[in-house]
Amino acid sequence: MRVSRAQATENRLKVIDVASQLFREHGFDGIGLNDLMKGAGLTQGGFYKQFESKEDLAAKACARAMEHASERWSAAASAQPERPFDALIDFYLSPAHRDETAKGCPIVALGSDAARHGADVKASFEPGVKAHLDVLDGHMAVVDGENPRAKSMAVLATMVGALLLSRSVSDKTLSEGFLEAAAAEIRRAVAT
Amino acid sequence: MRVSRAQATENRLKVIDVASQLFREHGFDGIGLNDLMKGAGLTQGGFYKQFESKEDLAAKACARAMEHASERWSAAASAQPERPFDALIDFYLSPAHRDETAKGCPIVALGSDAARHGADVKASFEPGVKAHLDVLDGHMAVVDGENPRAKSMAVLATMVGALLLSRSVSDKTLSEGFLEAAAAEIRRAVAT
DNA sequence: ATTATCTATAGATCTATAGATAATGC
DNA sequence: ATTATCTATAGATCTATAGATAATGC
Repeated sequence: MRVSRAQATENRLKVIDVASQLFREHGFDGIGLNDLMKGAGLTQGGFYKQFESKEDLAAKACARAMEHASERWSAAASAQPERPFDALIDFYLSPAHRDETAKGCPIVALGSDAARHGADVKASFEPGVKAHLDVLDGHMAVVDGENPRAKSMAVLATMVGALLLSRSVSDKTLSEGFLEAAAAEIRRAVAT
Repeated sequence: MRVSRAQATENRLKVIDVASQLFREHGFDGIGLNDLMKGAGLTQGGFYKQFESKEDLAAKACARAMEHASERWSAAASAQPERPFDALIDFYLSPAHRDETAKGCPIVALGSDAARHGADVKASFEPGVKAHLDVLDGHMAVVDGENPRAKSMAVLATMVGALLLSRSVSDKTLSEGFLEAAAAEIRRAVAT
């Protein structure tokens, strides 16, 4: 039954990884410890030897989801250094992203859950949000030596809102309309 | 124990109203039937004589929240017909709105929950979203005879995203930064 | 007589804990 | 000997149902 220390560490990471996906898919209150542990190939009994509480796992899973998201966001922008916003738009405001909640943006999937939950979860959210903004800042054209942060915040808000809206309606035309309208507006906003 | 038919109808509406607030505050899975009925001054046992299931109440509560929100949204814009966007910004992108989840925008509070839930909930969401867009359309300056709908979608996305982001971080400066940045960007976007 | 609401409860599921089991690591 | 994971279970809570109670409405 006991496994090597290296395997134990790997298992712990697996639980966090699986939880980061299942929480995004079902919400913090929409999935239980039994299913979370089963998803990692373990049984429920071991949970409290690995984590302090479900809330503790929520915070760690949230942080992990955010790290992944920030990396993906940064990579997308860097992949096309001459058209970073087009690259971000293509990946973030796509029907594929809309349809893949479990692996998609945690801000949209868990934002309102995070707002309701404790300080730990929120604290694990914040660095990821800032990392997203830093990437935008780095690609924003600077006019009049002005700080680009405000513009970055508006761009991120537009993207996040469009994805949330596109997921919350069933009319496909309306759903894709939000993605396309946001894309057009962002292109206009960041044009030099 | 039995009450008049008028009172019974009122009680049923009270349950829906209370649920529309408690769901926004705690999420669909964050509050049980016991607390929902208690919030309306009733006991849990009567629930299934009033509603088919918890999901049924979720759909009805969602629809109710959306009706209220659309009315408030429309009223804000109409109150200042010469500066409708300033009026919408003042009310929607305010710290007061951010701090009042239970009575605030259901798109932000329940959007990701709605995305996860059944067709009934989504169907109750959609008309409200469209009503929000219609109000924006009506106040949008028409350029080149172009359809204003795309611009309305982008404006709504920016507002929704900014409120969601402002609720999901604990840093107050960052939180209000999202509200202000979105306000500035929207003013720029709708300027003729 | 009808019916709106109540009390009581079934059965499932949820978080959390206790202690057994068996493989690692000294 | 230590410890990572397992089985088993406690106790709370959740959705849903059954049947009692008492006031309305015919």
